[in-house]
Amino acid sequence: MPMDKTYSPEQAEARVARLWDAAQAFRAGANAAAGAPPFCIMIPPPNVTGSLHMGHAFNNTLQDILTRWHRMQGHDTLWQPGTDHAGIATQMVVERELAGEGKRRTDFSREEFVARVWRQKVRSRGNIRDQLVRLGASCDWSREAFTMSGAPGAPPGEEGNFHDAVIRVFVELYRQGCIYRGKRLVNWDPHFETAISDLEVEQVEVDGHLWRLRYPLADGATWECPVAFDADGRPSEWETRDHLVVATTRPETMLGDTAVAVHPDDVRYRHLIGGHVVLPLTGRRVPVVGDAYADPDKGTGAVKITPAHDFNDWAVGQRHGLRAINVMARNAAIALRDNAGFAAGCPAEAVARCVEMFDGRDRYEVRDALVTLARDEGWLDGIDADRHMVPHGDRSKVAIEPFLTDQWFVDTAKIVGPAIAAVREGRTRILPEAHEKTYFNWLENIEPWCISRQLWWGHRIPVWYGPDAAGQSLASLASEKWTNNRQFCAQSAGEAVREAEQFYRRPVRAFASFEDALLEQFNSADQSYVAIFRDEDVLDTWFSSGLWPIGTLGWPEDTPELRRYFPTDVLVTGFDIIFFWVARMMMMQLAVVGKEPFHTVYVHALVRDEKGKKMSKSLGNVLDPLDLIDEFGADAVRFTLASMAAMGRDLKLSKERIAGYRNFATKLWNAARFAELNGVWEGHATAGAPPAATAAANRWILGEAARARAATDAALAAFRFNDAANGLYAFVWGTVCDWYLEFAKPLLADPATAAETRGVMAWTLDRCLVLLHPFMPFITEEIWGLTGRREKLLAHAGWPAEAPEALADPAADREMAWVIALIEEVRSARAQMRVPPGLQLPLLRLELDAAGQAALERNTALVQRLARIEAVAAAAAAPKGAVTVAVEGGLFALPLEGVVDIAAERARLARTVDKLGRDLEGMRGRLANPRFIASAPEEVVEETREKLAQGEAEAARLQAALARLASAGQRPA
RNA sequence: GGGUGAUUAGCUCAGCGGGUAGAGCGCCUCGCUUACACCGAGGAUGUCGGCGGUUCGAAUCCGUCAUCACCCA
Repeated sequence: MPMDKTYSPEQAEARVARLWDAAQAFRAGANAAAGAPPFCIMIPPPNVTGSLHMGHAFNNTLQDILTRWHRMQGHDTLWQPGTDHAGIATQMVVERELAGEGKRRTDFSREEFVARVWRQKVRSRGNIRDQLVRLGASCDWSREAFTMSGAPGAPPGEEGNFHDAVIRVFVELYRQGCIYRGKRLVNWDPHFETAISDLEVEQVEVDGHLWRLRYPLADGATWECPVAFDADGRPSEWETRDHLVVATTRPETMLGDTAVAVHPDDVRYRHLIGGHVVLPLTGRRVPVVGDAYADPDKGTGAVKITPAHDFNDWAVGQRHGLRAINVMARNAAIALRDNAGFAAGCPAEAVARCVEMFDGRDRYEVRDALVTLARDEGWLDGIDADRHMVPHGDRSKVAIEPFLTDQWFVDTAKIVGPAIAAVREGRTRILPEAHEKTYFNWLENIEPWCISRQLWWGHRIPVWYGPDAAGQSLASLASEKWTNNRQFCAQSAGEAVREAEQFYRRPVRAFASFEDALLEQFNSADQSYVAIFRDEDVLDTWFSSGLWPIGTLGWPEDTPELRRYFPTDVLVTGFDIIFFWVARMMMMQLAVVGKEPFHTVYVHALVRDEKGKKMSKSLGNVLDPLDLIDEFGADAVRFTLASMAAMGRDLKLSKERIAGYRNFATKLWNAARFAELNGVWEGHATAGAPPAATAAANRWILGEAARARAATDAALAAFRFNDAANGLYAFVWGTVCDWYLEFAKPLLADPATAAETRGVMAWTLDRCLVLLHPFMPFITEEIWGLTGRREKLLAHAGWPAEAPEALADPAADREMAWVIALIEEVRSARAQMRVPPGLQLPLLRLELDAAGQAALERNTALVQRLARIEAVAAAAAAPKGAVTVAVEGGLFALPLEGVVDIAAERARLARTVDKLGRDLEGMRGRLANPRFIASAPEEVVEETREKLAQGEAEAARLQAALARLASAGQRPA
């Protein structure tokens, strides 16, 4: 089938994708040679409901390049794809959809809601996958994994055992004492009404206020407050006060205050430590404590302490044995009614008044109401504007609340050691190296990881609770249903029951929830069993994606894939999830199977817009990779990303750049077409070794191709994708198309060299296709299929490995370098002298050494064609009005009487001589310096000498030409 | 406040196991030479952020300052 005049990506890409699919070209182990080493990459699983953005396109392009490169080398390759169930994000999608129908999650049972999320999951599954297919990602789609596969309620088609793996790891870590449940402050998202980990919190700077509140001293005490100071900073004037002024950004939390803190060294306040204040409104009597957390320079230097609603205050509370009073509900409304903790220690009428005014109202409403009240009652000291950081949920975008609840934690300190050691000792390396510091810094200061989430969508925590003793009634546990109970952690309800029966020595029944258990006890006469009920929380999504490497390979089953591909090789990921994911995978894999999950982590940078701004929906500067693929073709998008992937540097993406690489694809297409038009592909079959060649140009290009392969391999081995891409661009366009194909034109016209040139050209273009394939898989596969006889897909074609020296011919290299230089000199002279492009000129050889003679003789046809020379002739001297052309070892002239402007030629020569002169000056200076000769390496000195000699010879020839020109006198142009 | 990285041609960036600068785009001139105008040929453009230091020699190594990013408080 002849090649079309133009390449159309949309048709070719679809055709090629079908070809790969039909051949199952990307199955694990496809194209593996016998005994080949394995190569495995785990895709960073995108959110199942998400869609492909530029970051994904970049990330997956790099993974695909590595994967295809290894697969072509015959390695046993697996690129494992899949998606993540993304707890909060996915639940949010479904809740939003429900809201559209005027419904809420709580209108459904948990099972109904989860079933609905599964339907959503099944609907969106193909989305990301199709997009990755469009990008050309050569994942083994038959192995597509999901972090919730096999979970209870999973519909047909969602089988798998990822759920088993997650539960099993929880149980094991629980038994090892690495997972515990505890009441402590967590970051609480009042929108989703769930705890989130500190990594899911974003600090946002907001304009707020610092409210100053007056807290009266207890027992009618007064103190002398300094109000003026002398030059030495000593107080000079005092004022008698009966209160302390505290400054706060969140006045509503005063309902839960249990102390006021001042700095122990603060002269203004330190004598008050040990005293008490009586809180306005609640009437609670709380101590004044001395704690270095109080910053004398911030606010008034006295700070209210609310241990249940602030992380720093919690720490102060721990140090001073303060109570923590929770005054909020899960939705961040103030909750005072029936709040025993709140009521304790407050006069009954104050409690009643607070309940009346604030209970059930939103935190911000209460803040306003409270400030108004403080003003009216005279205990508002003042208001200052204050810009400060407020934590926000990264999904909900609402201000998070530190909130006192029972949550599950991984005691990360217990499992972090091996993860640090693995990188420290080089078993896993992180590229670029700078990120190792980030990794260490985080792991060495690691905090417990809160892994429970109050969501419905996710892996439910495999813990059942029961009474402390068999006789205890369920109802008596009601208020404490989540705490202080006996825990049974097991792989399944059945196992939990067996464990519980051993403990209670009575029959046990397991229930899905406390309410279910209670209901059953009310409704049934049978009271002979002990009821246990399951924890209702689910696990943080990252807990399950932390098991991605082993989970996708079938663990805990001992599968052949697990044995073959684990530990995996490379992880390619963005720097933004080093903590979220990379560090946790390291910790978890090491804790569970005792091995590092990968030996290399390649961390890539961010794709930004052309002005360097982060792409974001709100800024409207998002480039959709699918749009770009539609416009320029997947190959152009991929090549652009690869060529810009310099390590550790963000890339600014612009359409012009992509268009440039689209042009590159077109160039490749046209080169193949040129070959076709010249019969190059007739009878061609894929060959490993190049055909024998005699012509210097043919011998030269074989060496160039071998060097290009070596350079590509070296760059990819070092993860220098940009070097690999740019090197291939230069080779294919700059060397093959610009020079070799042009040289080939006269060679093809000569019966003596036509046949070998066809062979060499076919081999060379094959080589281009092979080397470019990991970067531009579609167009290369398409051309491959249209040319020659192919036994294998290009995706499975052998990746060459010969040493460049095996194919390179140094003599041919020197000869062609000389020929190219001559052609460039002639072209430059012609263009600068404004010789009409179509005009054929004779080239006069004035002087030429033996090497030059030989080179010229063998390549006359090439020089003639490319430099537009009608004939080469020897001449003793340049005729009048000739332009001089100097090359290594020789001097030529272009007779241009009547065409050339002598003054212009003199100026041109003078410019050249000038520039050369400056270079020579530098070299002479260095060689004249005895310390240079003494200290510099010998090769450098020798090289400088050679360059100087060569340059001086050329300068001399040019000087002579210049002199001749001067003596020739002025001739009108 | 702590940390990390950046500052090279008009723009975007390579080059950083030291030997006096490169690419792409853009710009200027010319050209429909039978692969390609998504092209070809030629050309212009840089005290490599400032100041010190090490060295025979620094864009490259070490200080320091400035500006800009990002991360963690």
